[in-house]
Amino acid sequence: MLTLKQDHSELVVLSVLSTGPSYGYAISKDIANRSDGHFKLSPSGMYPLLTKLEKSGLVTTSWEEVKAAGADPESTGRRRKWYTLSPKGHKHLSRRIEHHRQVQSILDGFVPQSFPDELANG
Amino acid sequence: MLTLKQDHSELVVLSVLSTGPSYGYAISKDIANRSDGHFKLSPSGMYPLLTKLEKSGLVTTSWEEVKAAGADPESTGRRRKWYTLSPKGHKHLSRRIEHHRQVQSILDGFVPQSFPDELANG
DNA sequence: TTCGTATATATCGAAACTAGATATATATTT
DNA sequence: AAATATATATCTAGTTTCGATATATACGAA
Repeated sequence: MLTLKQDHSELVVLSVLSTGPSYGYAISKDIANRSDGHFKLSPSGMYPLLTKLEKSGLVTTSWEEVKAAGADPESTGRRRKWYTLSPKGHKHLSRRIEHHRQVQSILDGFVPQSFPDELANG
Repeated sequence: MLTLKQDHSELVVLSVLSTGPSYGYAISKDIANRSDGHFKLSPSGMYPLLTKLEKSGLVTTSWEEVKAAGADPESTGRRRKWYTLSPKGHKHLSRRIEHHRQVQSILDGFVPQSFPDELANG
């Protein structure tokens, strides 16, 4: 299991939202599924991040009442908070991707391409 | 200027040390130069990191007294602390590179390859 | 000879981040 | 009826971050 740092979490969440609106639980499942279980974003990582994105205007939100088919009409039902990437968020993601690629590229200049571990044994 | 996160700092510092022993100041200059000034690792990032690497046995250290040519023989001279990648550090770096590549690869599955910012304008 | 810059290592502290645990509540499946 | 899945959210202790600060020597230029 590869735990995501916040920087990467934000990049991944924004990327997921760039394909369409979603909500916390679905995003976390999406991340787990699309990474074959390698990436995980727990509730304590997800919700503060989504709140931060909302506060900074990168996403807009709306509540959906998810009522079961045979549910008591008086019941509150389950609430689902949808997150939609705003135009500002779109631009932000664009810059973030560019930044990400640049870091990657420079990093590749330092990390040895081939690194024989065998040298260390003996 | 792209500030390095600790995770990346460690990867870069270990990578630099994999080409031969060095010391704090030289490593920080190396990082700045080899990244065309894009990466920077400040003293407050560098020394705690090096101390951590030393404590965990990934590097070994030795002090060098750098005395000036015409310096007072009684003077302490400038001290330089050399860091050498240990066999354990070599193995650690090897695993870290592998991990880095894996994260990169999974991340690429989320981040849109092409992301036209123009869509956001209008 | 003195002044500014470069070399060199190191800590401090406030703020931000991390991650497991916990809390709450509804829906579905067995 | 119980277990599991869906769904959002906070708490808290520990860790990380990063600019600012501290200390001292060496070198080059004026």
